[in-house]
Amino acid sequence: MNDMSEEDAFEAYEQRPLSQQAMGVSPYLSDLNPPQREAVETLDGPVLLLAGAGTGKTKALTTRLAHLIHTRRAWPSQILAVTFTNKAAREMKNRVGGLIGGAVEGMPWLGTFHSVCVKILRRHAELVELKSSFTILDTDDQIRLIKQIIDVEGIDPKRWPPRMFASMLDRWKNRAVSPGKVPPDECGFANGRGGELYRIYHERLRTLNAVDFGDLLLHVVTILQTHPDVLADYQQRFKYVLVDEYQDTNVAQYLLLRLLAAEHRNICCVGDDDQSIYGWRGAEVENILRFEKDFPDATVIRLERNYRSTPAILAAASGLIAENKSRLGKTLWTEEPDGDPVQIRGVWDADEEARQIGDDIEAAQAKGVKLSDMAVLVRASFQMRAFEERFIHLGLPYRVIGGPRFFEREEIRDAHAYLRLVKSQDDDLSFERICNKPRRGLGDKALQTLHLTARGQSISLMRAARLMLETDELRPQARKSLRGFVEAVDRWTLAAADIPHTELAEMILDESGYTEMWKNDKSPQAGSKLDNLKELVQAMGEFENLAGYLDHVSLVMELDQDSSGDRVSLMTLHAAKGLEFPLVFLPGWEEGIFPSQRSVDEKGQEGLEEERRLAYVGLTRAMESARIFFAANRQVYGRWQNAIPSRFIDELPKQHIDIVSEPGLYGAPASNMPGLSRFDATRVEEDTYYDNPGWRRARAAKARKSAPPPLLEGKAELMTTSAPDASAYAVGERIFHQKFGYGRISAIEGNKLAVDFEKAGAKRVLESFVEKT
DNA sequence: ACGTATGCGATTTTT
DNA sequence: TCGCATACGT
Repeated sequence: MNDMSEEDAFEAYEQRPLSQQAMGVSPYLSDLNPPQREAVETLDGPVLLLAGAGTGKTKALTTRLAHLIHTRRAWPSQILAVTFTNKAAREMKNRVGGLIGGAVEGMPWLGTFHSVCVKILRRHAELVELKSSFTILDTDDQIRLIKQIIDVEGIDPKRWPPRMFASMLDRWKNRAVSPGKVPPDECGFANGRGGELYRIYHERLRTLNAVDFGDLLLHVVTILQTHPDVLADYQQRFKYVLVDEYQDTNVAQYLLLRLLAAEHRNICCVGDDDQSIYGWRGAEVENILRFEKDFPDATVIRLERNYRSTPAILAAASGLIAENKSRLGKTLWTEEPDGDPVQIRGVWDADEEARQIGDDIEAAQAKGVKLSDMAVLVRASFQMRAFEERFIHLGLPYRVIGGPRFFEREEIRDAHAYLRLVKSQDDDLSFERICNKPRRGLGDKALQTLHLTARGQSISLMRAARLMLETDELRPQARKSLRGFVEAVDRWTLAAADIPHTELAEMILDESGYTEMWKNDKSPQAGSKLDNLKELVQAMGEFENLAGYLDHVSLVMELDQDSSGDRVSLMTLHAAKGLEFPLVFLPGWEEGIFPSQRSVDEKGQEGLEEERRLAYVGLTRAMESARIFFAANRQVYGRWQNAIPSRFIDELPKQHIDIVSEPGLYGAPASNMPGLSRFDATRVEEDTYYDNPGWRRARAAKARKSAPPPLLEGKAELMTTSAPDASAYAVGERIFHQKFGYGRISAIEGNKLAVDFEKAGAKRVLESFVEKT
């Protein structure tokens, strides 16, 4: 880490450019509005800052930090500033740095909840029976560990899935429930063995000298609760505490904050109850209410002036969120001119939705709007496919935000397992993961024997392996390859002391045969896996040493996304929180999709309100224009279903929305039909469909691709599948596909091509998705 | 040890 | 419906 001592930090600060020093006492205060300024200047005592969407929250927050340092209320190292994501922490670091000129490097306690806790836990690990070198397990490791335990305990994994237990663990840890303290009525797992399994799991982690994500918080809370001296030390250290996205905190995080801030009581929590969308992850909006109870003298400041969106968008969003019962209440306002109403558009189905949005994007682009100024925000990732297909078809550059992450890929995790095993040979989970990958003839049987010995003597698998080399319990074949493996690990361990860690990684990947394994693999993904391994070595190069790198990847699961190029963004509503775009598309506003059926089923009114907040988040991402779509038909689990427009559409204030549909699509123009947004495909007479040019067009366009939605049966002549026109391509021809790259056509069937792609292997793709090279 | 059969489930996701 | 994960057979 780039810790700087306090002295260094201040030196850097004093040596900041003269231009900044010359600007007067607090130049940064001048461009704040009154409540923002209050948020910055109310430094003493508890502060609850309710910051609506787009109200300059980050600005207030970073300025507050800068002000604390600038006025010398606190040394940078006396400020605790926590965020939820690495991205937010990074942004805060940069912005504070911009304000005070680099001294922020000396803010050692600005980071995510988890990174701050790792830091504390490494210092006091022994207080919870860990060594300070503990490793951090990610979800995947955690599941594998639980599987093992369930197996050993003789529990049927079909009736009691490991994932289910993992989520129970999660819920307990979010609430700071430690192993001995599980309420009896929550022990239902495996016929009442839930609490017992928690204890076993916890014990297993301790012997592995490992923690899971939840433990990072829970252990620190435990330490602070049971060691008054340690607690006092941190309480005195942190003169000021600042929390971002406070509405997302869970109970454990709340307890942690309350403990740490108890001495100076200078705690500032920033949040927005209307943007609380992570309840399913343990976040408790109630923490906002509890704050006012725990700190009755808290100053409550509201940021309500919005600098992002037009009045029309704000009005629509405000009208919607006003339907929620449980909220503190805020009224966003703006001085911007009115702007276009929020557009609502009904379409035939998801393909038509994608087609229209694609067309809209192209039209906007033609008018000079940058692609990077547009975003499509979906409720769930399965909705993305239609858009990706459409964008590829149109040749529209797009970027998916979120999605599968680099460090979670199989090959990367395998490489990490090798590295971790070399760093700490007793890392059983890593041993197990890669001891037979690539295949070395160490099958289930050999591993079972190792496990038996290891468990019997309470030693690690690696140590057990060494013992087995001296006995004849293993078959000669297995023993030979085990010897080879153990010797290789020893060799790498030795080498680790002499050579740079990147070279070590290359050496391991090479000598273990891991790279070779993927080179010999002819599956489509093998190529990209090899690429990823190269990228991994490159990423390692950015770190001082192996330990630093491994620690980083365990907490920062993402690689900085390539933000180059002008592209449309495609992401879930959750991923969109905190972002803004001039033009925002909101597809799939249908009952069951949004609000999601499952949320409503599982959490009732509360779930519905969270969905509504999600809709609010979506709308408030838009700066100039928001367009909501809903489809009359949607394929759910392969079946066509009629869809009803989302209740959220009804809840939008009529004077700020504009219902647009293809001419004649729904008969009369929207303005003549009060309550039109409630129209529902099932109520429209069939005749309307057949006689309606709009529908016919939509239908003809989609006829090529898939089975017809309901209500169209009996009109087969319009639904001829893949017209047998001669293909524009020939077998053997080289083509290009946006998603799969270059390839050669091996067969043609109607409008589908079988292609051998150079990178992605054999695939069947639609002719319309490829282009000649 | 590797391939096929079969069944199940299917939101949101950070660390 | 489709993709996956586990289970069984060669």
